[in-house]
This record gives sequence, C-alpha cells and structure tokens, in this order.
Amino acid sequence: MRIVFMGTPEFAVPSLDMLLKEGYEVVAVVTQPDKPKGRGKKMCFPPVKEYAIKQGIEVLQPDKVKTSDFADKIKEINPDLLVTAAYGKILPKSVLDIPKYGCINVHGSLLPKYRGAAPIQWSIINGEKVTGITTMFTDVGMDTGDMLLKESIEINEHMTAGELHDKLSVLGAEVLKVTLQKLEDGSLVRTPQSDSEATYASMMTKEIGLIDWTKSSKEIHNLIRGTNPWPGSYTYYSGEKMKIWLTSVMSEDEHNLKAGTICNVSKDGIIVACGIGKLIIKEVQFECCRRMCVEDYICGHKMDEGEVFG
RNA sequence: CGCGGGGUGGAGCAGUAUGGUAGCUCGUCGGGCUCAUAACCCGAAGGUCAGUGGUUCAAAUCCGCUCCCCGCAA
Repeated sequence: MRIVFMGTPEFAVPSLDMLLKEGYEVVAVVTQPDKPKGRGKKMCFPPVKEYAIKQGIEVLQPDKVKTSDFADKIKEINPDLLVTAAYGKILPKSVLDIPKYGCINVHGSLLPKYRGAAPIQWSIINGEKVTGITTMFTDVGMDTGDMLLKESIEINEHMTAGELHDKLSVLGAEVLKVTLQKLEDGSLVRTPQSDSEATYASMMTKEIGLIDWTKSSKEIHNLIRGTNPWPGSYTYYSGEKMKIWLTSVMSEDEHNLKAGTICNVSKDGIIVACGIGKLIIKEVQFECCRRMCVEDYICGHKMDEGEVFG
C-alpha cells in the first residue's frame, strides 16, 4: 500500500516509524515548513522531517495545502492512502479525495471530546482521569470525521502533559497499526461523531499559563502539569516572573487567607493559599536562572511567609 | 548577525562601576546540648572564581576570543 504520511511534531514520529517497520510503502512525507527556532533564530527542521530524512523519504513542505499545486503534487504521487498525525493544517476536499482509501488521522483524545490542536494539555488542565487515542477518517472539518478505533489510557494526578504526550504518541502508533490492518481486511467500522458532545481544545498560548490563585488548589495543580513542559505556568513574585514546574495539592479545605498568600517556606516547598485549598510548590524557575527545587532556591534567596504571589 | 540575564567550594547567591587576604545562606564531616530532633551551640574540610589569550607590580574584577546554561521573541 502506497502511503503519504503527513505530520509535523514529535507526536507523529512513532506513527511514521511504525508504518516503516510494518513494511508500508511510505512514498512521501508532508510536513510544515522549517521555522526559525531557538535563541539564535536558526532554521530548524520539524521532528518528522528530521526522521524522514534519516530514512531517505521524500519530504514535501508546502506553505499552503489549499492550492491546486499541492493537490496536483499528491495526484502525481498517487497514494492509496493518506495518514495524518498532528500535521497542523486542515486539508481540503480536493486532496482528501485523491487516495482510494481516503485519509486516516490519529488524534490524541477520545473523540468527540477535545477536538482541535491541544487535546493532551487540555485534558490534563480540565482534570480528566481518562483520555486516549482515536483514529478516524479525516473530513474537511476540524477533527470531525467518522471514528474508527479508540484506545483509552488513564491519567494519574501527577502526570504532566509531556509525559502523557509521550505515552499517547506511542499508543497512537499502535492504534494506527491495528486500524490499517482492519482497513486492509475490510473489517473497519465507521462511527459518526456526536456533534452535541463535542468539545474543543484550543491551541496553547503563554497566557494560558498565568496562574489565577483564586481558583482551587486542584485546578491550579492541573494547570501546572497540563502546561508542563510547554508553555509552562507562571506567577509573579515581587515583580519578577516565576515559573512553576512542579506542585502537589496540599489540601482542598476552605480557609480565610487571601488567594496567593505564602503560608510557609521550607526546603520541602512553598505552601500557597489558593481560592480553595493550598498548594505546595516544589520546583520553580526565574528568568535568567535554571529551574531548581525550592530547597536549592531558598539557599540564596529570601521568600517570606505572608507575601502574596500574583 | 533578533533582544536580554547568567557561569564564584557539593547546592543557591554576594563580591565585578573604584583591580590589592575568597564572603553569605544551606549541605557535608567532627564535637556539644537534649528524653529526642529536621531545632540550637562549637569546630573542620572543601574553590586553578567556565575556558583561553592580553593589560598590570597585582585580575573573580579591565580588554579580546571560545564553550555552556537560562528568559523574551518565534
């Protein structure tokens, strides 16, 4: 089976890897254009491109996919199937209709929940206990196509978005593998999504990471792990931006302290009063410094009880 | 050449405008106090001040270059 694989970030790499290991003929890889990245504004290849080059696969990086040029290029390649995984652009019907089997997408949530760009982060931020992978036939909407297979995975209360991402990217490859086997033996069943149950997971931005201390300790803890490692959560301490990497919920009881008040500072962590409950901060990072645990931080810095974050 | 902050005993920091004995908090080790301790008291070990070249009687400090870390921006 001739496959064109479309994907961009790290999440997509295990799926591409699986296709090759299973002996599928990946005739081209489509990925987003190179972008200047990092401190020196160096142009960087997307992870999928890095991988594809190592495997000697042709890489296409169109600026736009809703052009007849791109559709023509795919027609010329003439694949039997398109596989997408976190490609980052909505494909037009003119492209989706080209392969005889259509286009299969790997999505990092249990659809129709968390359609969109950042399902992994939002499922943690919202405190979900379970999420998973859904494979689906791609249509012209945003993750709205008919579902094929689902596999769920538990989220524990300490898991970060980064950890969940790594697990889901591997699970995604496995579910895709089974999906393709069923496609080939004709046993795939399409299940339409219930639009009324759909939710959307918008793209992550830095602003999402700003901590609102009037929320509960649990909600804040979820925000911090859901934005770890990117974009990260932060607050302000005496005018300086303070990024918070690691926390745990200390209590969920009512209290009458002002939200954001520092209750205790010790080498075990910084205890902060939230709207409801208290949170213990264990790892922080200030601008210009590397991230460090609170025990290290308080060695050379002052932070007193009664001061307020935010 | 995108902007900016850093690299100082094991950890986190001060010292750098005005060159002149290596300093603070913590940890470690030893001793003391205590029913006891993560608390307190006394003492000790531990540093080619990121590297490199230069200026100087003298460089953590001034000048040149290199390496590494981080924030913004993408």
